Amino acid sequence: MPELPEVETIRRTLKRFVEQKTIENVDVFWPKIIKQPDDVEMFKTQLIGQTFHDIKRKGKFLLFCLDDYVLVSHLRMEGKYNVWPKEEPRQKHTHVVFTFTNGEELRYNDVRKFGTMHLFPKDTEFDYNPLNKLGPDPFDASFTFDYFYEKLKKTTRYIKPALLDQSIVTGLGNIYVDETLFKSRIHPLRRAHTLTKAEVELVRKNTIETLQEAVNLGGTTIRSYVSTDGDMGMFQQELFVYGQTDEPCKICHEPIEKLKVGGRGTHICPTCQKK
DNA sequence: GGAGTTGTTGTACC
DNA sequence: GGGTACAACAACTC
Repeated sequence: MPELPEVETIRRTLKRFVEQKTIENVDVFWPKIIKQPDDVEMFKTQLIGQTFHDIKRKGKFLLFCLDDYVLVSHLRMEGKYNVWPKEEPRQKHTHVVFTFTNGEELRYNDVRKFGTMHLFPKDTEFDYNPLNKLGPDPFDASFTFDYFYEKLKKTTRYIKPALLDQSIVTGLGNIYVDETLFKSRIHPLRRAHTLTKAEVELVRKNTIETLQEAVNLGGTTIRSYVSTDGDMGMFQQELFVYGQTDEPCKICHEPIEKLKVGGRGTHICPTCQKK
């Protein structure tokens, strides 16, 4: 379940494998993954002959930078990339294959097929869905206290769904929202606009800090999720609340509770996070 | 067979 | 009409 730290880990790993590689052919076995352009044949035509120059990231999106196009990729639940020699048998859930002129292939695998790809002419990618409505990346300088406070001040929603809203800040998913709120000792059912300035700054600081620690550890490995080169992320050892239901809180030893907030499973320590 | 998973879309409501 | 809440949806595993 890649959130920002997992996507960043994938970006760093994958970059080395694709840079300066030229696409000779593209195979799409599950066309629904390709959202832009409408026509999958057009998608292939535009990509063939293009060379990878960089991989960037915004929130949970990977941006593959080519000569004339940018491929915007969201992994959703279980999307994975890997690079193999083309002789290597493809996996059962390989849905998109970019064959390089050097005989290797970049493969997109996705058991649930929830992932999406959008191809845009270079420098137009931020003008369209899905990137045009995104808020700042938490590591971006524009994720300031003033910005964040204003955004939270004018929403009456609970703080948890507000943090999951990618138009406020982009990159947080269920794991890191629960961890950030725990770290900030704020209950997920607090209304966003009731947070004090000090609390907003605390949440902002802890958002950045939690994500940075997770990036440093290569992300979180849960269930079968393994990053591009097979390395396991290690952040799961640092989790205080996510997936820790009934386990003693690492701070106060009270059992961690699970509740539902905005339709999402939510983990809290009832003692550390008072309403 | 229902819950869970992400983010988008549609609908209802105030 | 904007903000909010909720359900449905994509597809699959457990």
